[in-house]
This record gives sequence, C-alpha cells and structure tokens, in this order.
Amino acid sequence: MNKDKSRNNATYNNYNSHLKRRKSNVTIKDVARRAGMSTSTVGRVVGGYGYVSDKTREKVRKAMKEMGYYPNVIARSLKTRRTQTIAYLVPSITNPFFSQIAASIEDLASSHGYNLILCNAGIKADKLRKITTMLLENRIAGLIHSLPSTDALYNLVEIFQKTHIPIVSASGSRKFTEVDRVMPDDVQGAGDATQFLLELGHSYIAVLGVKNSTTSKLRTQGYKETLQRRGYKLNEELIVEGSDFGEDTGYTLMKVLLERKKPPTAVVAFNDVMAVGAIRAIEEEGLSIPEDISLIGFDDTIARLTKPSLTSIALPIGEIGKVAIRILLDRIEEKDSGEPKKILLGEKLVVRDSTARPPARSDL
Amino acid sequence: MNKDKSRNNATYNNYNSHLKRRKSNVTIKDVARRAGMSTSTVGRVVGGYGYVSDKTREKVRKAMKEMGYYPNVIARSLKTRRTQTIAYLVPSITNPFFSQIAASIEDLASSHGYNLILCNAGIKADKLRKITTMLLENRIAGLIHSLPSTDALYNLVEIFQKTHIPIVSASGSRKFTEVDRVMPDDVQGAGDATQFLLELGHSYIAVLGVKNSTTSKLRTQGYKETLQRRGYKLNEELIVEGSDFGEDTGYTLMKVLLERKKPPTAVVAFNDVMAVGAIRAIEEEGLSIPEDISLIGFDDTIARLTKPSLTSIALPIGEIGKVAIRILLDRIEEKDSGEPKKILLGEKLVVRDSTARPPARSDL
DNA sequence: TTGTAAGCGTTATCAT
DNA sequence: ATGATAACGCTTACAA
Repeated sequence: MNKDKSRNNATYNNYNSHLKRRKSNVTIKDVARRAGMSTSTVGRVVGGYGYVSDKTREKVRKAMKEMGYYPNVIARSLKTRRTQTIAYLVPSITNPFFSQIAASIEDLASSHGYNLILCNAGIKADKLRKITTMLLENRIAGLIHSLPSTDALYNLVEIFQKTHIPIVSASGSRKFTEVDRVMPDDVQGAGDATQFLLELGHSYIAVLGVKNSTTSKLRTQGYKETLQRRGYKLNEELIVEGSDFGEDTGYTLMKVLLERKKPPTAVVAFNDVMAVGAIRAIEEEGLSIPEDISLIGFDDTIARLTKPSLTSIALPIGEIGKVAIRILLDRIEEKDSGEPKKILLGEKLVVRDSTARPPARSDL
Repeated sequence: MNKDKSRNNATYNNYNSHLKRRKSNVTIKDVARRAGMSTSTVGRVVGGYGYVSDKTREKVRKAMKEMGYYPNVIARSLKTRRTQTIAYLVPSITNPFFSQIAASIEDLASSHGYNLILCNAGIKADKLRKITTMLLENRIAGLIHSLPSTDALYNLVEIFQKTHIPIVSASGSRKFTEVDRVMPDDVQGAGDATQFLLELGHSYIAVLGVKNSTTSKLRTQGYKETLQRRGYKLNEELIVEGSDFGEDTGYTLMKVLLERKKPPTAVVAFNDVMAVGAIRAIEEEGLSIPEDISLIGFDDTIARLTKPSLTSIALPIGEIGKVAIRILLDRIEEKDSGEPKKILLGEKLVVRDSTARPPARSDL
C-alpha cells in the first residue's frame, strides 16, 4: 500500500517536474513501524549484531522483504566513519595490462564486500590532484595504483599517509617506500630470457631497451647479471636504447644492429610491440626468424599473434592484482600493521616460434 | 598544532592496536570554531551557495586550508539524498571493447563531478544479483551497462525502474524498451561491407556468422538488405553460421565454404577473430588473400595486426560511451524526462590489404 | 549577511 | 531481548 502510494507520487511528479523530486526510500523506521517494534531491534537484524530472538528476526525479515528495504550504506558510513569503497588508479584503463589488474582487483574486492571505484588518472598532474581530492572527500577505505612516480603522486601519497588511508602500488611507482609495493620481477625475467638464449647456444645477444625507463633499466640489469654470472663478458655495444616502447623504435634499433659488421644472433626486445618492429626490420634485410636470428619479446601481450609467433616473457598480471588487493584489505582491516612490504612476483618465459639454436655459420 | 597532536595520537595507536582506531577527520564544525563563526556560514562557502561576504569567505578559506579540511560527501549525500556516483556494468572489463567504453564513460563522468564504480558482472546470475543489491544500498545516481539480456538483468532493470534510477544500455541488451539504449548500427555496418565488395566487382559474397547472436542476426540483415537493394539475388547457402565468435569457428566455417564446387570470391567474417581463423583456412588451401579471395573482418580490433592486414568494420566505441554517459547525466539531472531513446551510431569501413577486385577467372 | 536548529538514516550506548 | 536516544557531518529553512 505504502509502496503503491509512493509510486503514484512519483508518477505524479512527472507532471510537475519543475519541482525537485524527492526519492523517498524505505528506511529502518518504516520497517520498524510495519513490524511493530523499535528501530534498534530492526537495526540489529539488518546489521546482524546483538541479541534478537528468532521470532522477531523472522518478523523483521518479512517486513523488510515486503517493503523492499535496502539499508542505506551512506547513513551507515556516516555513523561508523568508514566506507566499503576502494579505488584503483591507472594511467589508462584501455591498456590491457591495467584492465587485467583491474579485473582481478575488482573480483576479490567485491567478494569481500568492497566497491571498486575506477580512476583514469591519465598523464596530467591536474587530473590526479582532482582525483586525490575526490577520493579524500569520499572517505575511501584504501587505494591501489599503477601510476608512475610524479609530483602529483607524491602529493597524494603524502596526504593519504597523514590520513592513514592505506596505499598499495601495483606495478606502479617504486619510489615511495612508505607504501606497499607489488611488482613483476623484471631482473629475473630478463635473466631467464638471456639464460634461455645462452642455453640454445647463442653468445652474441643484444637487447632493445628504452632510455629513462625504470623497467628497461631493471631488465637490462637482469641481462647483464646473467651474462656475467655465466662467465660471458659484457659488451655494452649490444645494449641499444630508444626513446619509447613503440614499434618504430624497435624497427630502428634493430636496423642499427643489422647494419653492423657483426650483427647479434639473438635479440631480446623489452616489449612485444618493439619486437614487432624488429621483425619488420629483420625481414626487410632478407633474414628469417628464428633461422638467422632468434628474437624474444617481453610482456607476452600480442606475442601469440605475430608471425612468427614470439617467444616472450609473461608478466604475472593476474597475480599482481590479487596480491595487491589482499595486502590492501589486510591493511584496511588492520590484520597487518607491519612495515611496508615490497613483493616481487616471478615472470615466466613462454617459448614459441621465434627462437632456435644459432645458425651454424655463426663463428662467435 | 592540532594536526601534530592527532598525528602523535595515531602513532601512539600503533602501540595499542588492539583498540579500534578512530580516524577523526576535520569537520565543518572544527573549521567554524577556528574561523570564529557558525557552521552554516562555513557550509555556505564550502558549498558555494547563499550570501557570504568576501571577507568571511577569505577567512573561511584560510581556515580550511590550514586545517586540511575535505568536505565529507557521505554526510552531504545523507542530507541531500543523492550521490555523485554512477556505475558501469560489464561482462568482462578485460575485453578491450568494454574497457574503451569504460574509459570514455569515466572521462566525462569525472569531468562532471561523478565517480565511476566499475562492476565486472561476469556471467553468473548470482553475481549480478549481488551487484544489484550493492548498487541499491549505495544509492547510486545512475547506471550504464553493456550486459546481455538475462533474467538477472531483467530483475535489475525492474527494481531500478521502481526506484527511478536511470539506466542506459551501452551496446548491451536491447530488449528492455524502458531504458535508453545506445548501440552500433550493425545493419548499416554489414551493409557497407557488402556494398564495398559489390563495388569491387564481387557478386558471390559469403558471410561467417554465429547462431543465436543478435549482433550476428543484425549484420546478416544488413548484408541481405544491401544485396537485395542492389538487385542481387540472395543465396542462403552463402550464409554460414557457427556456435561462437572464436577463431576455430572461423576456420571451420571457411573450410566448409572452400570445399564447395563454387567457393565465394569474398567473405565477411562477423568478427576479426573469426577472420583470423578464415585466413588460416584459406592459406591452408594454397589460396592467397586478396588475390584469390577478399576477406573483411568486423569490430576492427586486431585487424591491423593480422597478415595480411584486415579490412574491417570499425565500431564507434568511443562514441558509445560518450553518448551513453551524456544521456545518463541528462536523466540524472532531469534535463531530459522524455521517452526512452534508442540511438544507433554509425560503423565505419577501414580498408586495408585483405580486399581487392575478384580474380579474372571468376566467371560469376 | 550571519546564526540557530532540525533533520538525513544509520549505529551505539544506555536503560529497561 | 528490546527500546529510547544521542550522535555521525552535513544542508537548509527560518530567525535574527
């Protein structure tokens, strides 16, 4: 009855929509009146705490269902001073790497009763600052991000630190040691790639990197360490770097290598897209993969689709999201109040058609 | 001073973390006390409404900054009975199609002061039902979804209808005529593909479709209509359908076509992935693209990456999100209270290397 | 132009 | 086991 009445009101409101409409939702009070008891008793069955007799509980349940009652979490949050909302900040949700992390975060978050609010921070500092304010105003319970180190991020971290809102970096900035960080083990990944090529018999291995990229730096480090650990001497000339992770950069760098008197017999590109550029360069020179040159990509994104399909280093994408959200929830629920952690997750070599033993004519 | 004190408290709390910590945020009251005036005056400058003298405004601003005040939108929402939160529901955020829509929704939403909460509804009805409850409890202002028609979605639509929370389907279910729908014009897109092939000189054109798919049905319709409008007779044998949009399905269907006495000279696959399967089948038969057979994909997802690169029908992905969020905001802010709309957005043919005139020996 | 005070729908602390 | 009642932090008549 009540319901019908309110519905009629709403319909009526369409006629005088110049007036602000007031959505009157069913409240605890309404349910209490209907069930013939106090709001606190109803509150107890809704919240599932305190003593309620089975009989009253049933009565309340019935009234709730009949009236279509949905507890107002806003009022609850105001009273309890905490929300069930966490945020995930990315540079670009369009990037499959981030959208996969988002998926695994969302999954665990929602199964623990948390809502995930998604923020595309883009690259402008201003946007991130606005987001920071918005998140603060919304009193979010915690935050995961995959953002690069910037002043705006520093600002965010600082404020959240003060407000005691936990932050986890999921393959984002590694700079702020006050926050938990979970990231792929790039040193190990590049090491594995190098080792795999060494075991195939290659000894003159080049890498296609990117200047000013922490990731590229770590991967280069893994390459160097493995080479040296296995007793090979390091040749700095085999480390070539471009300005970005794009296809054209891969193409150009590969061209440079091929024009040398002694080109490498194997190449590790620090990203699948660069590897695609490298494939183009190699084919243009009339060489074939893997017969003349072995090629390994990184990130295992489009490696399945190239021709030939690319041996690549797969990132533990799903793992990153899962571990990050787990840490965050532990922080929020104060099951963990220890020092900030740094967690490295293993990368995995996926062997496909772009790698083989070096050509026999290789006399190196 | 106050700030320092609270920080010390927090640090101290780490020692007795068995006690529940109480985050005490700065409130309007605190600011008012500091600035030496009433809460309502402060409220007026925070909210930017009513009369405030420039002098007091400045005083308040100063106090706010000094104390690090962030308005509590939860309290505000409780009072005003509305939130600045909208939700976007997808079957899978990992799918680039949806993540691109999500990106454009997020963009406009945030620039209008709304938060986007992202929900991966997956395929289980139970998950969607849980999400429905959660969204209701959170009193979201509106909802966009890209979900297929299911009972659980019907349930959601029905409840939201009752509660007067606007819904927009962004390339999701088209069934519920009570909600606004914005979607790609599949009839036109398939029509354009067909027309393009006809103009190249093809007359024996096949399509690779999928059973029980509305999308496939509409695309088939576009194909048929264009053929008939141009005076070609329809050959039902040239419409082959599989059980899903997968690569293997494309491969199998293409094989079937190639084994016929009179194979088609051109094929439209209703999805790029199926087209990849078709390429494999065609190459296996020793035929080449586009010399022997022209091939068109759909959705323009991986079309750039295939070999040969694929002529494909690009979906107006960004547009879908933008239009959907615009409609939703208009509904929320009651700038639009008209009948539910259905908006079709144009698809665009992107010509690449997989299409050419039919071979000369084609005597059809 | 500013202040007072009554809610918004919960939870939490008392009584009973 | 249940009920009254006071917050939570804000907005908003209404009064001054």
